[in-house]
Amino acid sequence: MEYLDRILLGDCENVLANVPDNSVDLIFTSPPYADQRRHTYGGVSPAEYVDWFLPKAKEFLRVLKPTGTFVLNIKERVVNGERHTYVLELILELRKQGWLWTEEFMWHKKNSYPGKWPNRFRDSWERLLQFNKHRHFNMYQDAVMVPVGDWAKTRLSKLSETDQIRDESKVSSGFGKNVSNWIGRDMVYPTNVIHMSTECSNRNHSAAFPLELPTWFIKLFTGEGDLVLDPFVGSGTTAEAAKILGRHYLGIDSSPDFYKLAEERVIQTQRRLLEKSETYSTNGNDESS
Amino acid sequence: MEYLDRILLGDCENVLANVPDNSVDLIFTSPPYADQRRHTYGGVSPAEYVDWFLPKAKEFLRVLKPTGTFVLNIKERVVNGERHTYVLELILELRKQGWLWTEEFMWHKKNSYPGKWPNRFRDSWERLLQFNKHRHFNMYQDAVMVPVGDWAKTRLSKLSETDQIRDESKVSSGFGKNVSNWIGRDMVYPTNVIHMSTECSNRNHSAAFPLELPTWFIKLFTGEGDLVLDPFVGSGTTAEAAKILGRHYLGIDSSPDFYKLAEERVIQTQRRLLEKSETYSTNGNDESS
DNA sequence: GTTCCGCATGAATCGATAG
DNA sequence: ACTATCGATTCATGCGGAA
Repeated sequence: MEYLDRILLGDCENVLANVPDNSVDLIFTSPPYADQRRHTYGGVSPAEYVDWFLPKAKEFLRVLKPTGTFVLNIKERVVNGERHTYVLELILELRKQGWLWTEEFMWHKKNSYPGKWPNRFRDSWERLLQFNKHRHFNMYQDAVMVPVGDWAKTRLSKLSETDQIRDESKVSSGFGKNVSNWIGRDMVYPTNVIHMSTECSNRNHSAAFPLELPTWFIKLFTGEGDLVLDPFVGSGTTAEAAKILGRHYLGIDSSPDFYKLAEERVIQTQRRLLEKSETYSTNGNDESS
Repeated sequence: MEYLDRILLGDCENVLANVPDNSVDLIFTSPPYADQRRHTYGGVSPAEYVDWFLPKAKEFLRVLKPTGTFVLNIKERVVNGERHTYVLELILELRKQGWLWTEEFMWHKKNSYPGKWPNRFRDSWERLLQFNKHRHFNMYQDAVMVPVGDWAKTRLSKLSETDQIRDESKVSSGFGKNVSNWIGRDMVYPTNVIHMSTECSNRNHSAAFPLELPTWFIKLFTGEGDLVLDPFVGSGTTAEAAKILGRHYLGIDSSPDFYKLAEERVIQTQRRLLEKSETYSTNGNDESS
C-alpha cells in the first residue's frame, strides 16, 4: 500500500483517487481558510469556498471507513463587518452530500492575538466540526480523559519535592489531605470545549494549530495502527501527531513548500522516535516499540 | 410610555405591535429551544423552528434602534445522533430578513455537569449570536474589561513590599521597569469567549442562564437609561440584570407561570435596590441613585 | 541550579489612504 | 465607486539569558 506513511504533493481531490474506498479511519484537517493564506495557497474567496470544498469532501466520504470520522477545523472570517456564512453553508451542503453532522467541538485559543476593534473583540475560538458516515462510529473516550479541573491540574503540576514531603508530614492540614485525594483518581471525561494555546514559538515550522490538537482527536477516534488522513497537511502537524501515536498517516498538500516542510518534519519525528526507543529499549515500556 | 419597566404576558409577536419603531437599544434573549416533544411547554419542533421564529424576528428588527444590537442565546439540540441544523438555517434566514450577523460569541459553561454518552461528550458551550441593523452600532467595550490573565495576576500578587521598593530604587533594572508597566493597567479587553458557570443554586427560580450573562451584554451594548428587551423573558433574569444596571427593561413571556415569576422577581429586585440606596444615601455614591 | 524577567510572535481586523 | 495596501492595535506563551 504505497499511500501509507507518506506525504504526497498535489490537490487532494486528485491524489485521493489512488486511495481505495473505506480505507481511512480518521480525516483531521484544517483547510486554508477563505482568502487567508494567499501567498502559499491559491486563496479561495469566501463566495467560492463551498464550491471549492465540496468535490474534495466527496472524495473524503469515499475513502473514509464507515466507522471513521472526519474532523474539520475551520473558522469563518469577517467580511464587511459581518461573519461570513460560508461555514454554515458548507455544513448544510456536506449533509446533502451524505455526511452526518455529529458534533461541533470548540477550540478555545487561550493565547489569542491581542487587540480589539471599534465594533469587535478579539476572536479566540475556532470550530472543530465532526462529521460521520454513520451514527455508529469508533470513539475511544477513555483515551482522552483529563485531570480533574484546572485547579487540581495547576496544583498538582506545582507540587515540588518539598510540597510532596509536606503532604506526607502534615496529614492533618487541609492541603495535604486534599492533594492525596486527587492522586490516583484524578481523571475525568472532557467536554466538547478544548482549551489549547496556539503554538507561537516553534522555531522551524509555524503550524496553524498545536500538536496537541490532532493528538487529542487521533486518540479519541482511532486505535494504534489505524490510518489518519490530512488532505491539507500544511507543515505536517497532523502527520507528526499520528506518527508519535503509532498510527499510519497520509498527508497531502498542493504547495511544494509545505510538501517539503511536512516531509522533513515526519523524517525528523521518525528519527527522534527511533533514538528514544533505543534509549529506553532496555525497560521495554516505550510507546513506540 | 406604558411598555417601560414592565413584564407583559403574551406572544412577543403580538405584544410588540404596541412598541414603536426604533425604540429598543438591546434585545437579549434565550428563546425556548426546539423540542421534539411538541406538547410540553410551548414546544416547537426543530423542523418548524425557523418558521416559528422569523415573524418574531421581524418585529425585533422593527423595534430595535439603528444603533441597537440583538443577542440571541441558542444551541441546537441533538436529533437522531446529529446536531440539528435549525440554528444555521435561522442565521441564514435572519440575514435575508435584513439582519447583519456581526459576531458569534461563545459561552463556555465552566461547571457543566459531568458525564458522557457512548458517542458524545458533555456539551459545555452555547452560542451567543450577535445581530445588528447596521455596521455601526453602540458598543461600550471599556465597560466589560477584565483583570489580566493568571500570569500577570500571579506575578503582581507576588509583589512583596521589598519588590516595590526595589522597583523604585533600581530604576535602571529591567525588572523594575516592567512591573511599573503593569501597575495601574491591570484591566484588559476580553475576547469573544465568555467563561461563566451556570447557576446551580438559585432558590426560587431556575434560570436558563446566569445573571452575569445578560449583565455582560447589557454593559457592552447599552448605557444607563437605555431600554433592554427580552421577548422570551422566562424567569426574568434579563429584566433583573437591566434593573440592577439602571437600564429600562421590557420583558415578555407567553407562559402565565413565567410571567408571574418574572414580575415577582423584578419587584423583589426593585425592593432590594431601594433598601440599598437608603442604606448608602448619606455618602451619595450609590449607583442606583 | 533555580527562579525570574525580557523578548519575539501568533489563521486578525478596521479605517484611512492610495491607485 | 470600487479594490488594494498599510499602520495601529497590545495579550498569552515559552524560550533563553540574567540574577
